[in-house]
Amino acid sequence: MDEPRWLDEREMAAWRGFVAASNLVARRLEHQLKENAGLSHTQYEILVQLSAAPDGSLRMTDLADRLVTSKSGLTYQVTQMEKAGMVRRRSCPSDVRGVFAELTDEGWRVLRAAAPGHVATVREVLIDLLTPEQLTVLGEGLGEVSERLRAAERGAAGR
Amino acid sequence: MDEPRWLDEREMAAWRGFVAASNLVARRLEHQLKENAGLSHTQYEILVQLSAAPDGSLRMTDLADRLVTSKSGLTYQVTQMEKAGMVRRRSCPSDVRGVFAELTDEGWRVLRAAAPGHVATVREVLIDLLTPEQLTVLGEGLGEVSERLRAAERGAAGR
DNA sequence: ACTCTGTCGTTCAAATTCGAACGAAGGTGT
DNA sequence: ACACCTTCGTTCGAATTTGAACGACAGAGT
Repeated sequence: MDEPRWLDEREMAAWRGFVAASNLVARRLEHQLKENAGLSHTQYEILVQLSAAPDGSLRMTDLADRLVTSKSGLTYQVTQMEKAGMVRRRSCPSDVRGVFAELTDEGWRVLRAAAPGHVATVREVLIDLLTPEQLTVLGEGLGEVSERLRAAERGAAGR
Repeated sequence: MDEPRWLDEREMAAWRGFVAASNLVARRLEHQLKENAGLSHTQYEILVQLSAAPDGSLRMTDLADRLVTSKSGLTYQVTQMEKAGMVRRRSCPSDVRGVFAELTDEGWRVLRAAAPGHVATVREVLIDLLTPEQLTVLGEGLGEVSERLRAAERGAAGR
């Protein structure tokens, strides 16, 4: 194995900051959502993704791709949310194997109730701690990172 | 409840990028470490933190604070790593309740073996995708975020 | 000395996550 | 029609994470 290119000070600071912030922000968010809305962050993200879809429903695989989770993990969460009445399964007309997850009225209600507190926390733990310039750079940089990693996953899987 | 201040386009982009990148990077890292070194990211971080400590050992609580994990989670991981021979528990002389986790020779060996591949992946999934200017902003911004959240945790817990 | 409060690390049950394997069905080429 | 390969969502077992409760001890105040 070749000599690895170790991280210099600047790179190390960026990496440590990224990892630490990831974990800390995730933890805070998890607590706030569980506390104020009885939801996990995963469940909240499911509500958000479904609410953003044209008719409030998405195919399971499609949904699993948008969240960053495994298919089996999504099956589990959707089952939980179905029990709670936030989501309903609907079979796909054009493909017998396919399953749609669809937002129920209760799901919409829960999402509307949870959103304000969630946004406030997002501001508190990240957005309002940064300057507009920092936000711009963050959005561009990490947006690019996300797209590349998503593309890499598709490239490796879809072969 | 007051009118929430929703996120504008710039803020939303930063938030979405941050969350997506967090999850995607975490997943990649987890796979690479498991594949090439048989370690979880948590375990790797334990090795790193211990190796950075003055005498290769840290108190359990201290270690749990540096990683972002619960005390019980750390107990579990240290037990696993102790079975694997990477770490050893040592009781604290000045405090009977206290327990030190200490890196063994095997632990050092595993860390040295895993480090190059880990750094290469860190470059591949984040560092090398960003410009030096972006890295600077990321380090400063997320470093500040981390410090604030750590301070908030201590403030809430240590009251 | 003695009580009171907080801290230390562990144990426990519950929840969540993942990957591999699975049955079923789609889609393609022959 | 027929194999062949892929995709779909689920099921299963194993691993991990968490918070609450616990027993043991430290430290401060009286």
